[in-house]
This record gives sequence, C-alpha cells and structure tokens, in this order.
Amino acid sequence: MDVEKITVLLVDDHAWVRGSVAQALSLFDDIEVVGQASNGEEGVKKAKELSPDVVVMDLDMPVLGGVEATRQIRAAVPSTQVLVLTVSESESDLFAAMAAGAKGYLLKNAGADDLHTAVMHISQGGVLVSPIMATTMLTQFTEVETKAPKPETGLSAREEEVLQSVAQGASNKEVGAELFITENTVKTHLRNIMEQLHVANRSQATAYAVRAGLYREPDRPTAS
Amino acid sequence: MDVEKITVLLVDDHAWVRGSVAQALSLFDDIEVVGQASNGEEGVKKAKELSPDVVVMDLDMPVLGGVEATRQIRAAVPSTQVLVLTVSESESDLFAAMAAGAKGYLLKNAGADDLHTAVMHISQGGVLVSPIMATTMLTQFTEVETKAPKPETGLSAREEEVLQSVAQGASNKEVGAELFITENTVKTHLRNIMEQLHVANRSQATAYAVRAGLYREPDRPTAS
DNA sequence: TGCCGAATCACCCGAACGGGTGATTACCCT
DNA sequence: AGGGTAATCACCCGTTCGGGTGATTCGGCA
Repeated sequence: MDVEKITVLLVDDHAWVRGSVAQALSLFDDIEVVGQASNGEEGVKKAKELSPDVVVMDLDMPVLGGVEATRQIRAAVPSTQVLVLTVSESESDLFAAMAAGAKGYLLKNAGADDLHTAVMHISQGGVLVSPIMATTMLTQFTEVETKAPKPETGLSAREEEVLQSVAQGASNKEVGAELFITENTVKTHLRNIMEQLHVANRSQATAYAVRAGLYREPDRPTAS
Repeated sequence: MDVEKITVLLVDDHAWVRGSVAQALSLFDDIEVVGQASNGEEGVKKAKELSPDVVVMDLDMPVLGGVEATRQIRAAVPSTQVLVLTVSESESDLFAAMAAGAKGYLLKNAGADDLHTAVMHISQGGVLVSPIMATTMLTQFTEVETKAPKPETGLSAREEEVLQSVAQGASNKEVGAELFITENTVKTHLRNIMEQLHVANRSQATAYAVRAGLYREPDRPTAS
C-alpha cells in the first residue's frame, strides 16, 4: 500500500540543520526528502511546485518567517501539511504556528525517531506537539474549552473596549475619540491585544472579536 | 536510561479488549501492564493504589464513565497520565475527555504500533490525538465555526475569493500570492468590494465576511 | 459588430498601521 | 514599603492601506 514514499520539503536557513534532518530522515525508507529551502519565501515557492506531503519548517528565518510561510503554504497547497521544527519554546510561537495551520510542533532536540514518527503521523492528518510544549498547549486548550458562559478573552476590560471599537472598523484615531484616550494609547492597547490573541493584524483581531461575539450589533451589512 | 518500564493500567468493561490491548503492548519491552479494571470506579481505585505511568481508558463503561474516571484519576494521581482508547468519534467525547485531563485520544482501530507510540509519548508528558479526531480538535483550537447556509454577497466569484483571504488577515500582497495576481489587482478588487459592501476599511470587510460565514474551510479532506 | 462587465495591472500619494522603545501614574496585593 | 499590573502617552520608522486615475484583455450579448 505505501509504495509511495512520504515526500518532505525542508525549510531552514541553516544548511547544516537541513543536512542533519535530511540525514536523519534518510534512515527511514518510507520518507523521501524531495526539496530544501533556506528561507520562508523560497519555502513557499518550492512547496507550490513540489506539493510535498509534509513541510518541515523552521520558524526563525530571514526574508519570510516560518509562521507566515506556513500560513501561505496552507492556503496555497492544502494537501501539504506543515511540521514546525524549532528551538523556540515560546508559547506564542507555538500558537502562532498552529493558528497559521501547522499540524505539528517539534523542538530541535528531538531524535530521528521522533522526527520520523511526527512526519508520518502528520502526513496522515494527525497533529503532534513536543511533550514540553504539549502541556502548554493543552492547558490553553482546556482553558478555552472550559470557559463557556461569558466570552472570556483573557483581555483586560479596557482592551476589550478597544477591540470592540476596532472590530467595528474604527481607525486608531476614532477608537481614541470614542474612549477618550490618545491614538498612541490605542496603538499600545492594540499591540497588546494582538499579542495576547496571537493574531498578526487588525483584520484577524476583528475576525476574532466577531466570532467571540464581542461586538455590539450596530450595522447590518446589506449587499444591495 | 529506560531501565524502568512504563507502567500501564487498562480500564475497559470488555475483557477481550483488555486482553488484546495487553497482548499488543506485550510486544514492546519498554511497557508493562501492571493492572486492569472493568469499570471506571474500579479504575480510579486501582490507579490510586498502583500509580501507573499511563492509564488506557475506555469511555463507555458502566458504574462510572471514562470521562469522570479520568477526572478523578487526574485529581487524585497527578503523575498518572490518561490515554483514552475508544470507538467514539464524537467531538463532544473528545472534548469532554480532554477537558477531564486526558492527554491522548486514540480510536480502537489503532494498531499496536500506534498504541505503543501513544503510550510512550504520553508518559513523557505529550499529548496525542488520533488523526481522524485531530482535524476536529485543531478546528476548535483555531476557532473556526461551521455554518451550513451559503452566503449571498452580491460579489463576483473572484471578489469573494479576495474577501475570504482578507478576512483571514492576509495583506494585499499575501492575497495576491494566494490567488496568483498582483497586489495592484487585489487593491482594485478590494476597493470594489468595500464599495459594494458599503464599508470603509478592511476590518469592516472582515467583520462582514465573518458574519456572513464567508470563511474558508481550513481543511476538510478525509473525515473518514 | 460594437458595447459592457469582469478581471487584470500600473502609478501616485497621503493617511493609517505595526512594531520597537521608553516613560509616568495609579492601584492592588503582600 | 515594595512589587506587579493596568492604563496612559510619546517618538520614530518602515510598511501597508485607501483612494484616485487610467489602461488592457476577454467573453457574452444585443
């Protein structure tokens, strides 16, 4: 049945990392490394032309970061799954990567067997997270799931007010006018909000707010 | 370094299931089944006295269900991790189990290798979910809602595609990359979109798109 | 055949945004 | 009294957005 090998694209700005990963994967005859890229941009390009089963992606890269590269690959080549392989134990990196569509998050101290298992699992549609990061993720996950009653955002009261305004399409200046604060303050709040929500811009923040029901029901969009 | 075997407690109301699981795990010399229980209550009791590394837990059991048993075990013996092994592909079962503190969710069609991998992974503090259930979990995790009715926007097909990308937080450049058009074209489309929707900026366009359910399925390939 | 809408792209320009750094005030909790 | 956090504001800088104008291609349709 598995006459076909799982095809893998490596994306990492350090050549020796790609080399060692490639070597590790070469130990297994059900995986084949079909390409490599040294930055996110190149990674996206190659993912599009190669359509590999799995992309092993670093996060910290020049030109185009791993998170954004992941997002673009997931959007452009849905059949390709992304496994993040990084040194970062940062919670925000984990969330950013998963939110961008990554299906796995492995730390670089993982062994060849771990890597193999992860690639195979993910190629079959699974998700997989390093044990160290797992607790973090599960904690957040269960927290999010447990809190049903009120839309608990983890944001402060003031931040929620700002987000509400933003989600209504207000500019920073308009939000400030509404809440009687400076545009500078609005920007500071918004930066903190985006960080806490693990989103990259105000559109994603808006999408979050609308989905979370954090908006006052004002305008009813009517496509005439 | 693994002189110590991973100790496992099996909890399932069907004796033959416990038997086959025990047999499957006996294939690996780094795991030892140290006990069995035929219902949740008994499972909690044995978990307390045995303090196994991992409890392989069924969900559908008499006397005391697997979810509640999991909760009690997690509360009483924090060092013991719980791996749910069930036939249920129900989303609510998955979430209930994870919320109760389970660290893994495997379907009973999993092979011996899968089971072994899962037990080892979980004993090391990892989380693991069956590929089939993974999509469900990840979907929730990334907060994507499922709506049925088709949106009526009045926009052209191409414009809807642009709006979808925008609503995901993509920049004009990124939208262009996804749709294989230049940033200039994206801007033109977006201007037309905003005009037709009577909105002033991309945040309002995003809010409209989210409310209209004009999202893009993150990935719904094989829900088999 | 000629018109029209959809889709594509190009420039230009001022306004807004995103990100980084740093700072002050106020209040709660220990 | 000290530590932590929330809220407030400032300045700088490069990128992105929003808007205006104009142009080409292609297909359908009158």
